[in-house]
Amino acid sequence: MQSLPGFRDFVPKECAARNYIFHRWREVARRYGFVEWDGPVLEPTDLYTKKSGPEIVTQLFNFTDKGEREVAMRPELTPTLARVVAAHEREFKKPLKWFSIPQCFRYEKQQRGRLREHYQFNADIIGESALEADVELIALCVDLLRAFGFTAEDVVVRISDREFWIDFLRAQNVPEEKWEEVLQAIDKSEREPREKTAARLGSLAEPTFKILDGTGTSEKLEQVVAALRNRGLTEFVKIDLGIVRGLAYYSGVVFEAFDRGGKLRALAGGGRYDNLIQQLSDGAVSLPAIGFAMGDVVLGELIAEQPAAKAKMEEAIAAQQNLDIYVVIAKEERRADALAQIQALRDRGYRVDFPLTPAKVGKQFQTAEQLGARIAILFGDEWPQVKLKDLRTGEQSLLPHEGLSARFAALLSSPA
RNA sequence: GUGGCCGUAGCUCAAUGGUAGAGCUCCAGAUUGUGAUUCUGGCUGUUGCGGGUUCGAGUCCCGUCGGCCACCCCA
Repeated sequence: MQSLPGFRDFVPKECAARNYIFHRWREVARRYGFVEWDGPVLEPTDLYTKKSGPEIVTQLFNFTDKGEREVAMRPELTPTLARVVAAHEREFKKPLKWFSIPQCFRYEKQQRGRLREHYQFNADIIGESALEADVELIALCVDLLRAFGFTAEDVVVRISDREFWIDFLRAQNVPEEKWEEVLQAIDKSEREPREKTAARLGSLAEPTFKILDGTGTSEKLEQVVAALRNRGLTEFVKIDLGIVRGLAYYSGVVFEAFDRGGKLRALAGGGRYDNLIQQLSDGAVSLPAIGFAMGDVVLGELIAEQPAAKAKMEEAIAAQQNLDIYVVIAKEERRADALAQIQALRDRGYRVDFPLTPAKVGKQFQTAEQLGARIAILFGDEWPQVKLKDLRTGEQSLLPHEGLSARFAALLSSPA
């Protein structure tokens, strides 16, 4: 039996990598004053069709439950967020700064960087229409990437504005029902031959390419960049009007993060969606909002490919997993005494392990080494003394078994 | 969902249509209770699965499942 296509097993190594990513996400989000929330993994299918139309069902992990309800594994968190915010809107002071790390699902053929299941960091600012919110969120996105050890050499956040294009379409007298089609064409323009895009755009091709080829910008985007300059983050961002994003509900600033090498899929993406909460709450609540998401799969791939980021992760994982103490039981008749000491040390919060069954001393030291223990305590003929060995220096000393904790505090607090 | 390429040990990969192998990992040893290196020995395969062609298939053909890539879609 193997796992279902597009689903992952997390053996300890992968689980540690995943948790490292989660830890960094949480750390940086809290640094920015965001609070964590979550919602159900399973939602009524309607929640998604309402926002995206019936075609979305082909992309969903959906089924009929035993109560004849049409349900779907969440493909994203934003509809749930809109529902929750609409329901509890009056309970919170605005603006809301919320983040979450949901596992999301999609029924699609998998490829590299795109599975049927992934974890997706989401951050949203709700109830603030000022551009400062856009800047704060883009800064968060940059700082999340920095937290993994990436520099402006490794990643870039490309920032655009849908409002710019809407103004453009109005100026060109394009009927509103064609806007979405044009935006889609612009979104695809980078990935397909120019002739194909030109065919999609028709008479709009010339003015559109002029904007995309030139240093297209807007006053709003310049303000965003200026504000990021105050934070010292401009080298990570670039105004790029070719970014439109596929979703129809984006209403203002949109942005996407990529690896500079351009080998991977987008690391993160988001934008302003000022009308979505109103739409999803059937008009009950209207709040401006901006949010973005960063997935764990592509991010993990980039970390693995970037030596500095990889080293940083491995160091963090080692610090998290290493043992403080490995107890070597050299004489089985000391096992009971060793277990008493092990329990006492664990009660004090030390990470302690020992051989569950009799084993040769050499093997026990090897295990201690492999588990990353700082200190070995040997229980054997020296009793009632025990032998202490610092596994980094090889230094050994003999101590009475009583009252060892003070000694450990000193040993373990010394720099690695 | 469509098309192309691929599928051999836990991992990375060999094997002209003719007896399925190597390295790494893992496990066990190398005279009494100390981590590395080294040395010795050992384990694991219905060659993804099912059919077919052939005296004979890991190898050729068909199907299926899985993976990768490009579309589609992108939350």
